[in-house]
Amino acid sequence: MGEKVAESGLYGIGEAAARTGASERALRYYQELGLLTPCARTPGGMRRYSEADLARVARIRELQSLLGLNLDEIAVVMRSDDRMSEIKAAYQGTKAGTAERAALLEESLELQEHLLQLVQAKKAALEDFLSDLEGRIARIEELGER
Amino acid sequence: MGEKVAESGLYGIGEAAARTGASERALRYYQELGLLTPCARTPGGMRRYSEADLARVARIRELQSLLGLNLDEIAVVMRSDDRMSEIKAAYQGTKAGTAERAALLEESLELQEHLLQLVQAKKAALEDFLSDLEGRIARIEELGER
DNA sequence: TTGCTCCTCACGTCACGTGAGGTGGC
DNA sequence: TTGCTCCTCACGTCACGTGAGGTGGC
Repeated sequence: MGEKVAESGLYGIGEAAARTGASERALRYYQELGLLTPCARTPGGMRRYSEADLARVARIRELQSLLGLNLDEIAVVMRSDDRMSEIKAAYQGTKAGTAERAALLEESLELQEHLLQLVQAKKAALEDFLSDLEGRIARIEELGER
Repeated sequence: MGEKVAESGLYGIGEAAARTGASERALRYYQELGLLTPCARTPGGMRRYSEADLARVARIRELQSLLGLNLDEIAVVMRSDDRMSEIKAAYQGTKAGTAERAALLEESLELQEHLLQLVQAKKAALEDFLSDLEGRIARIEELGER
């Protein structure tokens, strides 16, 4: 029940939407922007999403809702993530371009550290909001007791 | 320098925008929706914002960026906040409607506790994201060292 | 054949951004 | 009078929401 995986291990857009919390429209829009291309289509033209595609959607949504990035900024982060995967995959392959590789690593590191600054700022702001909120609740409870 | 307060203690829309980080357009839009009415206008029709108005803007922006509420939802929270201020102000006044007052307090308490759930969920998600991010950074640094 | 899911336009919406053209007060 | 800030339309934009009308596979 609620499992439409078939034996291919791939999901239709409806299941992909349900599993990620994104709407079908959102998934099509991400594709339109080149953020997320489903790994396959059926002969009839239907999109098929892999487990890796779903993880990509989850990443997009996190960057959106937790950090407040727009889709252009998210595209930059995703491209950097993809570069890192390439580098890791090519690591035991050809050793060509070690200087380029170092530059890409440096670039990626700076981006991730920029994200780190953002997350920490958000976290601090959230903690301030939280203690303020707890104070509000305490004061309401006081007013209720007398 | 950068201080356009005049002796009235009120701010023009430009200063209000600069101090809150909102755009002038956003301030006018909040007013259009009834979320924030500047406390006064000059005879010439220019908006004047008080310190309390600025605090209101800050509250709107926090509910937006930290909790991801939309402006309709924010209006509900603000109206609840306003009710609380009324109750506090009227507390040493007439004792009329103690039952109503209790109902309002209960309603407000539920809303704030709902916000609390939201904040705590956000905080947990942010902490997960943070540790994931730290892991990514560590792995990039490893790749760089060898 | 009947449902159900999926497809592609295409217009609507929310929260503003961005000029266009004009007024106001030091 | 000259700048600068502010005013009100009003159209544009981003990230989708929401039908309209049609196809596809169990």
